Amino acid sequence: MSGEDNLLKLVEAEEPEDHDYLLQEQVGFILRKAHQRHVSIFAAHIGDLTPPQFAALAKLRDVGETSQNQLGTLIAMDAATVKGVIDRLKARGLVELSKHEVDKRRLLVNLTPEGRDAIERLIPLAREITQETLAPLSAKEIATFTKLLAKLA
Amino acid sequence: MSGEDNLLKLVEAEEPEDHDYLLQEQVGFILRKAHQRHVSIFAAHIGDLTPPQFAALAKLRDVGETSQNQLGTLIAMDAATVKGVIDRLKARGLVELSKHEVDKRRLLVNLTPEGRDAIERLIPLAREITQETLAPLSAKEIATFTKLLAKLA
DNA sequence: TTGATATCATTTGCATACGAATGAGTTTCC
DNA sequence: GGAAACTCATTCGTATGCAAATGATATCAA
Repeated sequence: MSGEDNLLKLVEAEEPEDHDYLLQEQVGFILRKAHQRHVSIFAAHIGDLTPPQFAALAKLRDVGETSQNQLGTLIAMDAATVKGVIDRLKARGLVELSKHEVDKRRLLVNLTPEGRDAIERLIPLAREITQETLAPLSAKEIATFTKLLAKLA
Repeated sequence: MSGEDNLLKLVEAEEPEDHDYLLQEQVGFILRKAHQRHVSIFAAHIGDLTPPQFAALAKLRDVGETSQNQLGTLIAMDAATVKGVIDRLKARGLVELSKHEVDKRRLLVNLTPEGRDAIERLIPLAREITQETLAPLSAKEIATFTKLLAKLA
């Protein structure tokens, strides 16, 4: 069979290196690429806000006023990262900060009216982003994929 | 039916906000968390190299000497990003740079002997990283997930 | 009550990640 | 042959992302 012959030729070709470790097949590498693709789709739909900034606004809409740290926990950002995100949202007038009356360590974050308007306006676009990200999959595949991805996250 | 009554109560409860957009359910958000988890697992196994740095070394092992840009394409990094990664690998003596004789625009990158030793030594650890990342899934689920993830990436 | 411990926030330092602009070299094509 | 278009690399600016160190405040427990 010439097919097998060709296979042998390929395997034995050139250098004696065994490339049985293939970067393109490792979850971490594919995960990074899938994430990149999603961020790119996000940017195409929502140009003036990053995914983390959007996440902060969306979560504040869900839970209302919270401490900066607590918000970070809810959107999976460490303290240093969430600070930068909130600083930039505050500079744009989308969130406002205040000190917790009782626990003086806490910095409370809340949506401004502009922030609330923004997130309500953006949510329909976010639905499109999710759809476009999942567009390569069928409805059944989407259900399966989402379930398995959630297990990994 | 008390089930329906409870449902109505939930829907009508408190504030008139409809939170039918749930951040935690959006692919982008879960993708970001899954990626974070993988990076964390990677760091626990390979502390002195980042996933992008590892990817660069692993790909150089596969393809041998290439231009910096071409390498970037192979590991999904834009020109600006790959430059930083290669700079740091060069500073540590894991790769070496040279000018392309014919096309003077190109900067050729290759593994040094130290770089080759390093990547050969790290590949077994990388296999463990892949395994641990996928540990929450069964063998069948891993096959399904990997296939679907690849479609998205 | 006070001393150890824990939590919240900030800062610094380093490493991706990417858009945009720039400069140098190469290819295309008329 | 030469101008236009393209490619490779670098630089700048901005935005995550995280470890580690620090300071302020709170909580717990002896």
